[in-house]
Amino acid sequence: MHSTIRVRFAPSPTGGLHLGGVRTILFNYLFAKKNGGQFILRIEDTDQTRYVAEAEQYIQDCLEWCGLLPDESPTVGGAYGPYRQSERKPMYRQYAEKLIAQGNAYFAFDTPEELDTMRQEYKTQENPSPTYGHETRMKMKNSLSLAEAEVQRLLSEGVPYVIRIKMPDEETVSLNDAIRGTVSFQTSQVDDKVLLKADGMPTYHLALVVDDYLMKISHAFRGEEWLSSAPVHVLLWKYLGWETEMPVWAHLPLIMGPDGAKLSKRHGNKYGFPIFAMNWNDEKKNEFTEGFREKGFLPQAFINLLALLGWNPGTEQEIFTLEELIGQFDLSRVHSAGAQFDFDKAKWYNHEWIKKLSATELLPDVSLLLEKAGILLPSEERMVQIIEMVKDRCTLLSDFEIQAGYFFKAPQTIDSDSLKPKWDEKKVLFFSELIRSFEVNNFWEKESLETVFKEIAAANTLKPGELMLPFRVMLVGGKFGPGVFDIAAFIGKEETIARIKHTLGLLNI
RNA sequence: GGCUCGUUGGUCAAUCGGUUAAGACGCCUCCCUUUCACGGAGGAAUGACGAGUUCGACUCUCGUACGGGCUACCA
Repeated sequence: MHSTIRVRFAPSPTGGLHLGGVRTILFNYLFAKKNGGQFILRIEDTDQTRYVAEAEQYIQDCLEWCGLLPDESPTVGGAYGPYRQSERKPMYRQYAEKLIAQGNAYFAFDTPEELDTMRQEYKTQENPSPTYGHETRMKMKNSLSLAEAEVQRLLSEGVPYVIRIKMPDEETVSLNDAIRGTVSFQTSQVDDKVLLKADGMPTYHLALVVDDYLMKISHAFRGEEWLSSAPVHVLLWKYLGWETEMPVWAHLPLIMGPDGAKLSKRHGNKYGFPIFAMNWNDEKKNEFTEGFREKGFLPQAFINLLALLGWNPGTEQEIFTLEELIGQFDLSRVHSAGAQFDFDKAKWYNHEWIKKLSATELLPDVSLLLEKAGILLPSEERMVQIIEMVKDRCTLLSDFEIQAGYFFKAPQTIDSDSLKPKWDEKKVLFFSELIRSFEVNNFWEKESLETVFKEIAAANTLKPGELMLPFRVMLVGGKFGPGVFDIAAFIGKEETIARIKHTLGLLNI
């Protein structure tokens, strides 16, 4: 039995980190923290040809942004390091060979072409995808079908080979899944998975078991897409003699796209929402994928929405901090059915978080965003005031650019079309008079502006209501934003007058 | 095709045999607001189908249908 709880996630550094990945990390993390255990990150770079250092860095950046930092550094290594699989390469072979010695695995010399041929040859209507397993293995080139001497010859000649697990003919392999209960498989239906590749690197199947054992992993949570290869892993634990230390398994429900299929990059492109935690630039494929962070999501909201996809506390609470999630997370409340991702709801979470956070807490993110938009920032004090005025109107962080932009510079476009239908000479007169009055106004604050505005309106026998919308459009460029007098008071006398004059000019033409 | 997991409103979902089947997102109506939001009140909308067990089934069992996943020297 394991004395301490250790959970791990093993991302493959070949692409971005998508929703499903972060959600799996999150659940691992929550479970570990809730139970006083450790969360480990292992870099699953079993395929060296696809290993990319930037991708590894990217994963770490994502976790840092989300606040889900592992307890032991995957790059530096921890108690059971190294944690990068390529650096562990020498450790795997002995176990594969042990399995061969025990008769649980065998050498296979088939070339990729021969495998292709086999798949073509045995392909039938009833069986469109034949596998390398108990039905076919004796017809292939391996140490089970070949004579001992022939095997030795191939080996000594250095003919490339892989090591495959030998699935028993008729056995039932059951595993106890913490979410699904007992799941059973007939070994005859499972194929002889490759354990050690021709280049000497282990496949996920071998690496997973060896690493989890060596690193004393007590609980293994992963996506449901792994359920069908679970019997291979269970058998490996058994054959290697580590059965008593096998971790507790849990296969997490999949996150689906709007069409009901497993969420993928394709969905993001098709429906226009992010799939990855952060921007991911795949230079090899020349593909760029926008991330939740850059789309304007707060990490708190991102974590929050992910946690509620496939899990819920059974109460009506929907907004959670990471700490609250840790406190309330319970594996038994994780669903077994997949959950469709709904971008509208995701935005709602972000909106809630923007409202929940104080202007001061929002300040760094908003400042950075506005600076990137080329805005020269005022004092922090003024920034906080601005954020306070507009934050309830922002669903995404990026909304601050439009919602607060007019505080820094005159609107680029004025929605004068919405004004034209009701625009007349009386209103022109009113605004001209307003300008004159503002020019001599020494008390530039909200209340006096409103008083002056209403007095002049009354003098011109106009209703203030008819004039406030034009005034607003002049100041912000459209029909949105906080109170007009708040805005006027904030941007100051000269700027207010300039904006009125500018729009008056536009409407004259 | 085989194996396997699943199925409560459009979506996320509560219910762990007895409820008028919660709540949230989205949608609609109204109030608040001389803008847009926020906020408040309300509305439409759900147990895939068929058997069985039971006094009673959304809940348990079986079957059917439908959907997902896997079926690589990728993870």
